[in-house]
Amino acid sequence: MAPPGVLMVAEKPSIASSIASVLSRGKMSTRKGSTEVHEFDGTFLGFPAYYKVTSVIGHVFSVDFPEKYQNWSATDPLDLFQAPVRKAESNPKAHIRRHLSQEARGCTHLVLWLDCDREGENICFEVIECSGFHINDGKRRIHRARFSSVTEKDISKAMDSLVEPNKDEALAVDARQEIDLKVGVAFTRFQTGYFQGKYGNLDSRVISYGPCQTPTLGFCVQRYLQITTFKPEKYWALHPYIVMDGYELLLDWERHRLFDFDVAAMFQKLVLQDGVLLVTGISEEQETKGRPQGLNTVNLLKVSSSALGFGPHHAMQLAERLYTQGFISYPRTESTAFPSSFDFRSTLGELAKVPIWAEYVHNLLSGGYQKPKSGTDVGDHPPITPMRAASEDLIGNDAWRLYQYICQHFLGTVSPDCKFVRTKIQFSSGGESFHCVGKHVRVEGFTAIMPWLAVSEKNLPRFARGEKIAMSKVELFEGKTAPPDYLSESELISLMEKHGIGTDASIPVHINNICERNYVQVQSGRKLVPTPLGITLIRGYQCIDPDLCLPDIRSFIEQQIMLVAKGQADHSRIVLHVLQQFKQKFAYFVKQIDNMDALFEAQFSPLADSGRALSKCGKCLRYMKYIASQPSRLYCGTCEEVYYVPQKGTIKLYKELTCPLDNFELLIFSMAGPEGKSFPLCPYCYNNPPFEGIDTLFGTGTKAAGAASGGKLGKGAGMPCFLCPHPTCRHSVISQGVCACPECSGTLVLDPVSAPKWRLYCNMCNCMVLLPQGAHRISTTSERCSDCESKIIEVDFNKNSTPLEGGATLHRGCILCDELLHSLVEVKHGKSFFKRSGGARGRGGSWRRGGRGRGGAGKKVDPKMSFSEF
DNA sequence: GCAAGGTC
Repeated sequence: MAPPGVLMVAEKPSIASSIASVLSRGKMSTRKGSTEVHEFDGTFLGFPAYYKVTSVIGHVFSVDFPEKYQNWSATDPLDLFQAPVRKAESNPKAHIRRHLSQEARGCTHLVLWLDCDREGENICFEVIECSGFHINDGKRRIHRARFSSVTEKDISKAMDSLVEPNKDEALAVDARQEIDLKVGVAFTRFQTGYFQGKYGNLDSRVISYGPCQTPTLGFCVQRYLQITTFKPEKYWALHPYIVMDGYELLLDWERHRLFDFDVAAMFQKLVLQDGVLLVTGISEEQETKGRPQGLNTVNLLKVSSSALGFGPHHAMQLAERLYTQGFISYPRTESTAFPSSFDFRSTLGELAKVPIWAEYVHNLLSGGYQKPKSGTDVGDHPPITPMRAASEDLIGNDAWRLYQYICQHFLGTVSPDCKFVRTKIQFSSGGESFHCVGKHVRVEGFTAIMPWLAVSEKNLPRFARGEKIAMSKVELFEGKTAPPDYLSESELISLMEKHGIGTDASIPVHINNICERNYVQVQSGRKLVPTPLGITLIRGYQCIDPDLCLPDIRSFIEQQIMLVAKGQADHSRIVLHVLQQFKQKFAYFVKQIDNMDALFEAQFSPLADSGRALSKCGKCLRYMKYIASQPSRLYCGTCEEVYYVPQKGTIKLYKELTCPLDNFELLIFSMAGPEGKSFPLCPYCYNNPPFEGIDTLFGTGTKAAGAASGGKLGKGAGMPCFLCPHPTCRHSVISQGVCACPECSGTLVLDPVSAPKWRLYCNMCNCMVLLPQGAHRISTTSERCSDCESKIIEVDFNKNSTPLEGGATLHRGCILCDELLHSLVEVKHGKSFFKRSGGARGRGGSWRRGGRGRGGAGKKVDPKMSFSEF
């Protein structure tokens, strides 16, 4: 009988690989799957066993509303609070569920090696669900490995003390997911709909709200308000100078500064009358500036922003790459303490291979390096450390600068503390006290490798207690208090960490979000300056319900779900309770929205005053206004209707033609770039597709949208004319479609404004076909090819370049079956547009004529005609 | 078109 199978699952592929190599002592075989599977023989619970170690890639599932709640206009956001929620695979293409279910087959033990935090505990249960194991199943057992680092010692220890997964912690995460979803989506949909329907220049496609992102924005706006409401005040300070050993020394006043001129002037007079300074005290103290603790993510992000000029998002991308290339350890960690088993010597040995630190490392190794300071160990991952020697050539400039910092920080942690002597001399004159401070470094310590943290040397002349020194002058310095600067990104990260907003992995995402939503802008020195939109939003929350933008909103949720995690409260009761409170807040917010709107009115222009006239409304026959700022749309002031148009391109009136269905004037939309295709659309049909069964709408995130645009086109359930099956309109796909796309199930449509570089493009994918260039006119006809059913096109060649005999210019034919036309067309497709036909234009072996095509050939009304046997 | 949390 085969030994029992033991399936082990980690949170990410790298951990699975480490665990497998430890347990198999490097003797495993690895095969590819959705994620890698490492297999080996061993013993489990004292019996021979066959091991399979694999991983998920973070959460397997994410939570969302069912389909019927997805329509923004048909759902009242208030209903979302009671709506059911569904879990669906976060990344369906990765097929993690299938992978786990397949690998679990035949296994009698499941060992969960997910990260030892709340999220990891939640993923445990996702894995259990996918694998078909059940808690309390006597035959197929579930085990949880608790480990604090991926080292041989910790892995073996975890194997010897397997426990059960903690359902309460997992339920706490379920609770958070549901609360975040419902609160975030309800507020976001409501305020987006409300303000976007009223103002034309908000410049954000979506006006989002979230229990992390909004307090994050709140911090930036709070600082902005401190600056704008700041009232500078004059102050005065005494600045006595002495000249010693040939240079001038300024002394500090014990009172620092005073805000009353008369009083300050009086003190100046007293000191002037005295005229000399008496040395009243000399103190010398040995001071220590401690070496840093291990580097965690948040500190790396702060340094990246303030010293390297990298935004958190960019810094994490760089770190991620350094990690996957094996140059640094796992970059997402909260811990600053090293595990006791950490091998400092081998890390130092690796760093000795980097020429710029070779000498420093050798000195450390020979002189005895220090044990790092204790720090905090959250039990997730060790601090971020270098793993392998790198060079600038190997990893590129930005990554190198980050890597350098990580190395310097690591060397700092194992270097001696910096020691210096601080000398303070105290003086008195006219009853007032003054002092000056000198610093002398005795041991450079870690500051040698982190020179920006060095203590600056300040030498003082020698003084003797009781000595009287003449003043060279006593200034009455006049200053003005100054407002603080805008919040720096690094300060924001500190505030977020302090208030528990986001996690090491999500802090960069929240900062990125408030930038992308146009709530703040990053200015030079990585200062965060809120935009009018960001300021107005926060001021709005402040006047309706300040809780909505305070950091406490996150801690409230956190504290509630903690009760679930600790088993002190029931999951569904907590969710119900928290959502009830937020629902009340939401209802109040909706009721009071006028107060926020008053602020918007003062800052933004109404839709009716925005934009330029473009296209006549088919209902009232008056011109609508085109609002170019995102999301671009048309607004009919008479009907008070908004019509969204495709985003990120240019839009123009299309020859004053109108849609036969609704009388709206047609527009022509051109996508950006030299190869960007152009197509007509009716504003009404684009927003309200008139035909049922149009399942591949454009600009909705569906197949046609993604592929055809090569990117997101934004809002509006789009049906441009190239998807319209109207049987007689000359712009529909029935009239303009030529033949089936060779690449997908779409149709190649004539681009009506592509002259003189005439072309067809696919209405579903990126495929494009170049037609005879330089022709005066190319149009479709109502005839079809008798061989392949493609639409016959008519070409009016240029007189000077016509390929026709006798200088004739007019030619009709099928682009596939007509020899002349066929030789003049060329397929380009995808973003790379590589040529499919061999070499020169024409006669590519891949285009064959005749025969029956696939996809809809023969169906007379189906516009997808054959591109036979392509 | 929406949140926040994993990870790629």
